[in-house]
Amino acid sequence: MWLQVYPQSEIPMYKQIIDGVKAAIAKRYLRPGDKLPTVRDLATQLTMNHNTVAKAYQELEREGVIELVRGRGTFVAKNVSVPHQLERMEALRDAMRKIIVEAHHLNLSETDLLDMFQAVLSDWTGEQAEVYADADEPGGR
Amino acid sequence: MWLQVYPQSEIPMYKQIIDGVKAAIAKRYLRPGDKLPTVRDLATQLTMNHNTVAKAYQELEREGVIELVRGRGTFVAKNVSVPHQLERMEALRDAMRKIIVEAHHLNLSETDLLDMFQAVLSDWTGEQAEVYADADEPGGR
Amino acid sequence: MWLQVYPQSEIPMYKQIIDGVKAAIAKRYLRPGDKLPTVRDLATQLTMNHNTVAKAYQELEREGVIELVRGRGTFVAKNVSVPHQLERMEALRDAMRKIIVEAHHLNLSETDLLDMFQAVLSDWTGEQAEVYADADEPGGR
Amino acid sequence: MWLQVYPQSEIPMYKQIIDGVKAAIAKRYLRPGDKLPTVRDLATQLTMNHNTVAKAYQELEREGVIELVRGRGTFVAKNVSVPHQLERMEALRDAMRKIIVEAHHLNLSETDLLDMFQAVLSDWTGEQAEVYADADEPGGR
DNA sequence: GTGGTCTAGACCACC
DNA sequence: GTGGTCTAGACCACC
Repeated sequence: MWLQVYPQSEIPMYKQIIDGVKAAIAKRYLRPGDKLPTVRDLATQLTMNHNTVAKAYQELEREGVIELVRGRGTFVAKNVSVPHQLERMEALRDAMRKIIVEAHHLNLSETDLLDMFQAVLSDWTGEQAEVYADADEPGGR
Repeated sequence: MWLQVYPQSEIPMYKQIIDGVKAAIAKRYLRPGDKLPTVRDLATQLTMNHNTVAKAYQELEREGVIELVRGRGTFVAKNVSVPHQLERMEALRDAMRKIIVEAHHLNLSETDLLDMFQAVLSDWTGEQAEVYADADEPGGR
Repeated sequence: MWLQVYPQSEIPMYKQIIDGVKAAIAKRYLRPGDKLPTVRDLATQLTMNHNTVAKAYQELEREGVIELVRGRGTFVAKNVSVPHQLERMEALRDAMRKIIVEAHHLNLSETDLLDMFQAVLSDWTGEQAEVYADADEPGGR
Repeated sequence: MWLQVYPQSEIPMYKQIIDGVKAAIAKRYLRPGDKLPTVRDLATQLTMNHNTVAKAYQELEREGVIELVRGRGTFVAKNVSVPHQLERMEALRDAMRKIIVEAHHLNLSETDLLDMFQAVLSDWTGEQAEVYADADEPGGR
């Protein structure tokens, strides 16, 4: 399953779904135009209520990540116009500042932190490459 | 005031205090051994309930960032050991992964992202240097 | 094609058809007595289920906009009487009130709003005039 | 009660709440900084489930109309920065076009339509003036 | 006391 | 079959 949700986490389940779908798209496991599971199927797979999945899907649609088509299903959005681009860039910087502060408290030097970030990034890119290869190879996925 | 709290933010106020204190320490505005305002003073300054400040201080102590000394007050810890080092490193990596996913959805390339991170980091280091200078100059702060 | 339908819109497709047919009549692209495409033809052109088109046609007939003649086809009504005149006038006023409230939230003054309404109205009348001219010219569709 | 909701309407109740709150603000019955009823109080008053009110309030907050302050309550927003200004202006024009088409089908002339719009607008402004007077007079409201 | 999340289950509009 | 809305009621975090 490409989506893991932990009910006992302090992050609400519907937010975990949002993050998980975004991550799956970023890793190209889901691609523009792909069909997502129906609200009720995903709810069954994750053993949760369908309202929780619906809430996540509605938020994802509001953010322009997916499209809900009445009576047909849910699809990864094709148009990549990004709403609230500027706010989101600023939020990204904010998240980076929090990381920097935490790194300081863990006694990491600037170099340590940059190395760590690059390591996480190339791990991530590596995983993404695998998925990409899987999906492209003959008979893949 | 070195600490700003926004009641209408979606981030709980006690967490804003925690983040703010950590940032102040990381920027060396507060240094090991410095005395923090009392719970009630800080609550008055921030116009909030003292229970909220108390909760933040308790959490900061639990993380080893500050020390509550009965009858004397609250002080920035002289950091000997960092508790939960491994969990916190993993949480740091997790936060980085979230940033990477969000950067992808904003159509940033890997290079863009690395540049951005370095820019935020050197801005931050710049600010820190200023504070450091301020604090060192005679009659500083 | 004089009728555009967006499946991913939040407005149901059958309502988009209703609105589109009404707009085409108001703009005199379709005139009293004109034949409309059959349910199945229109469904094919718009790549949708014929039940959806049928539902739109039934509603349009109920409103007295078109006439279904068994075995002959569907025609734009030669409007003799408008059913539900009073309810529809009241619904019109309601729609106007919603516009007024939204205009307020967009910080538009009364004058701005009236100007905007007049501008939209004369744009619309302008388009209508063009269609009218097209339809009248020799060989004109 | 300044807010009426009709359960049997085809408009979902949570949307009726959204429209009602916006109308109350536009009519200055509710003013920036005013406290709204709590989620649960309003639900009781309207004899509906608190989740329905919560959904409406969350949407209103997302639109920047109100502010939800944790543990304290819900308030009419003070900052009037309007998000999605351009889209909302375009949606307004769209709503106007629908009105124009419907007016045509009701055999209203352009002049009739403009008169009607102005009449609705001045009625509305009249009501607003009354509320305004009520709220300002000594011991008012 | 305040809003937020979630479930189990119902009913509905649309395709 | 698809998503959307709503209820009754539980539990939770925050202030």
